[in-house]
Amino acid sequence: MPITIREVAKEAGVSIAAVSKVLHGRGSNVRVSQERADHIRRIATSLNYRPNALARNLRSSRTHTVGLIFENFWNISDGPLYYLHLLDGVASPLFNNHYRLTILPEMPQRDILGTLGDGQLEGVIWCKFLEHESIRNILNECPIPVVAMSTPAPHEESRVVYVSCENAAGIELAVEHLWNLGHRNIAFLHEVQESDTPDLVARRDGFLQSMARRGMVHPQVLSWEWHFEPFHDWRNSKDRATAVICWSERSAGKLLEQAQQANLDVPNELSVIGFDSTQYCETTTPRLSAVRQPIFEMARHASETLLSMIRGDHRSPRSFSFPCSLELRNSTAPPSSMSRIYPS
Amino acid sequence: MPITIREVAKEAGVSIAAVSKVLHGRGSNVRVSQERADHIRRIATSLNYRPNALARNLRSSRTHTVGLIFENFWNISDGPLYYLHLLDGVASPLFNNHYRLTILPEMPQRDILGTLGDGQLEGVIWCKFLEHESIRNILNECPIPVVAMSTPAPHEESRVVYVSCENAAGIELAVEHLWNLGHRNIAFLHEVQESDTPDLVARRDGFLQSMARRGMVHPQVLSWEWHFEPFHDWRNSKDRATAVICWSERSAGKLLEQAQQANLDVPNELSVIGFDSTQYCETTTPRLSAVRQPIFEMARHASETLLSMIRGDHRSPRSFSFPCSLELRNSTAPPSSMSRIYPS
DNA sequence: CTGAAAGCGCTAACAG
DNA sequence: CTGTTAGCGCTTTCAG
Repeated sequence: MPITIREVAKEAGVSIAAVSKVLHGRGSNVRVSQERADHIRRIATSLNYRPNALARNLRSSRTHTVGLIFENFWNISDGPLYYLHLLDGVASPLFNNHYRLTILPEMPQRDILGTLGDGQLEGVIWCKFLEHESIRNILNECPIPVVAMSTPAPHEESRVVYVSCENAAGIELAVEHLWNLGHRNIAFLHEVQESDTPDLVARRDGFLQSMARRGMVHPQVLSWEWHFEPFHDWRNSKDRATAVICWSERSAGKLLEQAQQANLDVPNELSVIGFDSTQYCETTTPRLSAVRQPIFEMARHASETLLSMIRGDHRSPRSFSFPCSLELRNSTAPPSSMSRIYPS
Repeated sequence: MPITIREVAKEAGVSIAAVSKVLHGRGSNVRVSQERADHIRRIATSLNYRPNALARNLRSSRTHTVGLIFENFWNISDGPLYYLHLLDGVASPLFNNHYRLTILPEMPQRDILGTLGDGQLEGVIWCKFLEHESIRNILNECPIPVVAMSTPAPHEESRVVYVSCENAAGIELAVEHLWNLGHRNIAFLHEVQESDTPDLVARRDGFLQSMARRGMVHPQVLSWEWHFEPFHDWRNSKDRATAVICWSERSAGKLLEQAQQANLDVPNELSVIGFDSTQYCETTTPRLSAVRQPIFEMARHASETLLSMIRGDHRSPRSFSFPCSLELRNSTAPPSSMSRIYPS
């Protein structure tokens, strides 16, 4: 039904090569006179000719499209602001370079190489992917470049580039701050469901190390399922921590809510620190102090790196880890005398 | 470099037709014996064969991809939650039907039909597009179905389907509420920059009608540019409105901020109502009362409609307008006696 | 049951 | 300068 290059050629009385050259040609050996070129263009517009990208894609094996994989895309409005900054950061270099961004409908579990290598995507940004050796091996075979966001780089060599933040150093800032305030019994909190999330693992490990460095060998690690309302029992426990570092903003927010409901005064009776430090932290009561990771910049870097890999730039891009900072708001304070009754 | 169907055929000692049939064939007249089929499959996997989607797309003229167009995608983290619910709502039916979602890098201004009709997209959801006759005419020629979100349907027949909300009725709810509280001098507020946004236009018109119906013929319409800090002068004006209906949540939030800074008590000295009523309204001080439009449901409906159009379902889908409701929080109250000193 | 062959629309050698 | 031609990888008639 739609007009093809061939019909334009026939109508204009020239060869299809000439039409191709005039309409999309990136010039090399084919040459067309000005006159003919104009004529062809005229015919093309009069015929309402529109180039078919599908044919071009096949021919050139290029699509100018990059894929983005992350779980729960269908639920971002409930999720942390993390995803928004991620989207913004990823999109911006892409759009500037006239690339499209495609959101994949599902985590390709069964046939990763099949979906990533079917030619439709020139590269992929994969968020928080679970670092198993198996999947790493698979991705090493991947015909298109992939960059992993928010997954700490493994020690092994790998063709995938990792963009993450200095989780451990970020947590250290939080621990240091609390420690200097006088806290000794500091806990780390995360949801059970998230146990495998790469960032979480790195943060928990960082926490344990920071505490160990200060001589605290078995600090509390709270692995909660909000559903079971673990807060109440914890609150009444004898050796309750005086400060909690939460693996994410949302966990921290949840903790704040529970504390408020239970009339536990934050920050005076309990200090809380979150992770990410987006606008969300301004909306909690009290405003939430948090470790900040520069999500937007990370995402942009990931995206730019991917683009350069697609271009096949010589200098092979290396994985990169962004530094974090601590942004203090109103959720931390020295431990109260109440809490000091039960020192760790 | 990658293995093609042809190489599999050669290696297996069969025709490419047989391979095609076995590996992707949707069965019709080509028939392959069980034995041969197994053999082919074995060879294919051993050769690491991966079908090329580009060739398939060209052949079948299908991509299972839907496009989404909206301005400022690169800035959603700053934008209203509207966009999040939109993304969620649009994505969910798509993903359930194994469609991909592609975000277009830019508003196709120059060559709309060219970008929409190049075969890569099977359909498009276009958000808040400016309703000009010219663009409507163009879209009527569009080879793929398009549904417009958050743009009120025009009176003229059109091939594009419109999904919007009952803006005027929503505003009427707000006016009615304020009126019943005793407000007579009610203003409508929007940013100058947004003057052309379809939803805004509809809401402003609705406001004017609602007020006219109550005998108020020239209510204040505040067209502000925050940059110029119009709040201060307005606040001190003699005939200042006692209540403001804002075209969006964000405008309302901004107004709330300014009021707080200026020690103007909301709701006692000024009532404020926003539009959308997302989680954002819970985070303002005071919590913002707002007209709610069911964005997620609207987006889902838009997406489902688009899918059915792509399928070519017979019953031609009609434009649809969702009802709004009023969600009261803490930003409205009867006009204060102070304000009554200067009645309208 | 099986394979040969004709394209989908476009690009790029290559020969004139 | 210009046109002919051979595909990109896959699907699908159609004849055996």
